[in-house]
Amino acid sequence: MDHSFFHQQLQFTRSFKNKLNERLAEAGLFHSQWLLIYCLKQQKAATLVEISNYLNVEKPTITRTVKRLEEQMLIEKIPSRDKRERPIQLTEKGLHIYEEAIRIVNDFEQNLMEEISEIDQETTLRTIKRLKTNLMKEELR
Amino acid sequence: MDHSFFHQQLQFTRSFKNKLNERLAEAGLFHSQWLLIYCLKQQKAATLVEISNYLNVEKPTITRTVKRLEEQMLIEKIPSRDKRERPIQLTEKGLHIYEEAIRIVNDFEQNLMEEISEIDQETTLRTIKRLKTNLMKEELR
DNA sequence: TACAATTAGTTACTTAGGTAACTTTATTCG
DNA sequence: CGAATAAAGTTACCTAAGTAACTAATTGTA
Repeated sequence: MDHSFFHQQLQFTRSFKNKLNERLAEAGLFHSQWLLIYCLKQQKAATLVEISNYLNVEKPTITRTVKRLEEQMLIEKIPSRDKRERPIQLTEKGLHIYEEAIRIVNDFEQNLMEEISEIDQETTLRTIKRLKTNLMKEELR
Repeated sequence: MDHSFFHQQLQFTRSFKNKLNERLAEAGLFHSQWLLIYCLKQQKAATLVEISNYLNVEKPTITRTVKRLEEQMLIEKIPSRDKRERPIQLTEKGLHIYEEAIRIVNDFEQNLMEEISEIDQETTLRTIKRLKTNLMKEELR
């Protein structure tokens, strides 16, 4: 059995995050913070659980990231009828940083995709998604 | 621009590591420890720097993992002419755990690959490798 | 040969993610 | 209605990986 497939996969994502972190430093963000900001931009406002589901990351991780973004005044709490949940949204400053970061990320990802054909991109994406569903099955064994 | 490609990629590797960790718990290993044991099995013996290069992981990370594997008596130091370096190798116990773990990992990876064609696997691996080289170029910008 | 530069490894500190156990608030149902 | 259950967040603690700065040993070189 050849393990290089998954090994390459893991190595790539590790490097990807590192390099993107370097770029995002310009906007004062880490990759994980960017993901949360991106998520809020798509959804306008969201609770921690909604974000957790969207990003597929556990709640405590979201709690920590939210705390930091709040300290940087990039997000703010909004009132809620249900006192258990604490919905948040981007502040003006947060929206501004989003605009800065989206340019960095788009540029970064476009450069990475250089000279990789549409077809290969599609095949790869389809394969990854298939691997993900196979992982879910794995859960039940 | 569609960000889902890289997003899917990151989510997959995160889930992959989590699930594999669950499986490897049976052998008393974490994924990172498994990687190091696998590396030592391929190379017989190696220094931290050699392992670091092989796995493409920074030295301090290797130091920590080595320390834990030593505590579990799965690896041992061997003498070296150069007093700076500390080559290590698998112990008998380590070799035994390797045999147990390789079965778990092979089974896990095979199940994941279920119903994914050879051609798609090849295309995906080629694309990932291409993305990695594009990342390296990115370094120099 | 003596001193500068390099190399191997470690330590301290950071972000990122996970699980388990907890509190507080809502909801369900006997 | 009131007790049990469920849901949203948080806290504490774990592994993993990174950078920066350090020590000790070895090489290179003036």
